[in-house]
Amino acid sequence: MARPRSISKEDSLERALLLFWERGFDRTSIADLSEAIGVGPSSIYNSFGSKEELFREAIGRYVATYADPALKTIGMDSGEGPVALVRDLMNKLIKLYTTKGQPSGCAIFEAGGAGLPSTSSACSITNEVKGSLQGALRKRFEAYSRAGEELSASPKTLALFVVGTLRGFSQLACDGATRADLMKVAEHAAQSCVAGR
Amino acid sequence: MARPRSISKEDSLERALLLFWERGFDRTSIADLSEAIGVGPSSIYNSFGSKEELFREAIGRYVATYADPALKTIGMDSGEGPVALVRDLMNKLIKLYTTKGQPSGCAIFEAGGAGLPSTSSACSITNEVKGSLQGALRKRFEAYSRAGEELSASPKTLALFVVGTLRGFSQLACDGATRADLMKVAEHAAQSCVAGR
DNA sequence: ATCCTTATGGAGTGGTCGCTTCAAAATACG
DNA sequence: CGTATTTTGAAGCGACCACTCCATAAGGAT
Repeated sequence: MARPRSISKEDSLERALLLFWERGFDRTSIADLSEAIGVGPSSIYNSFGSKEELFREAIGRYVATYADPALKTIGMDSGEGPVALVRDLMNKLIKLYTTKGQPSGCAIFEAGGAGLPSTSSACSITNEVKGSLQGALRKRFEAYSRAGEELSASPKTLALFVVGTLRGFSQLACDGATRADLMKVAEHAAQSCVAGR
Repeated sequence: MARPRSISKEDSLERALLLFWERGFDRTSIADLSEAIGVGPSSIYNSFGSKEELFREAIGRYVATYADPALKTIGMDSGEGPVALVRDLMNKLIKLYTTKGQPSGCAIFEAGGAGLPSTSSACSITNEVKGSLQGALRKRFEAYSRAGEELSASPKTLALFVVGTLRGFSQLACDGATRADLMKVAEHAAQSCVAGR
């Protein structure tokens, strides 16, 4: 019983996400967002309350829509061992980071990288995702270790290694590294996770 | 036969570098720099011409003063093989990235990360350093390969792997990873560079 | 058709941005 | 001392920042 929105919240978030992903939080202005979404600043503030909250919800959409298919591979035991799991995870994310027609790199790693007040909710969501990624990897490596796999380092170290490598991939993708080159590096990194060979 | 500067150019660059390193190019304003250096904006522009040129020279100082000791290890053949070389390089840079009393992470990777117009001279200097790092690593791996070392991947792939890992280290350091944890990851990454084992 | 609720566009808030202008100040040289 | 040369501080430039106010538009409910 009121005037309807001129654009759905989901569509607004998708357009906002693409801008944040491409240019980062700092370098994306309300005017930019207003133009991309197709509504005035007042509508943005009416819908989301603040730039930070809009960012937070856009990142939520990124996780749910873009990243989750890749991240799910950590939770599912493919039964093919740690090398296959790490390779699969890395290749899926590399594809995400290097798909043409959308921004390069990882929206979480790059968009919030600098420019978010560490006290803000917008910063906390990116840290949550980073932390849960590392935690999930560690648990998976621990499970592999219990299952008798001979890992080449402790589960904690390997989890940090994989997260660090993925962050490197994101940055390299932003600098123009090709998908093929990154996948070769991923194969090497995956192989390195088990002992012997 | 003119009025002397109130602060030397080197001291100005050092103070500017610390700000850029800590907060990045975008989030460091002329007013911040003016206060840190202790002179007015007009003096900054009189000395350096633009914010970008000041950044460029500050990064030059970073390379010469902070990063070069570590990067030199790539050029010198220690005679102890690729694992020792990669470990040495990584450990030296991890130390740089995690030294208390100075900003975390790598000034080149983080400060220019976002916010530099890709046409600017300030952007080109960081790309130069990144490119020369990768090129030097590749040449070193090629030399090892020619010398009979059995590498676990092509020199090109290994060079990209090491650069990517280092960029990951920088980001992890910015997020608070400890020096000890990163060094464990570095040991793993170094070991992975040769075949067998 | 009237009322109620919500979204909208446009104008405008104070603040900060990179950068400039300019007269005064500080030195070396005659 | 005077003069040439360069740096300095202070004030200010237009542009953009995140954000707000408000009258109006656009619907459903009655």
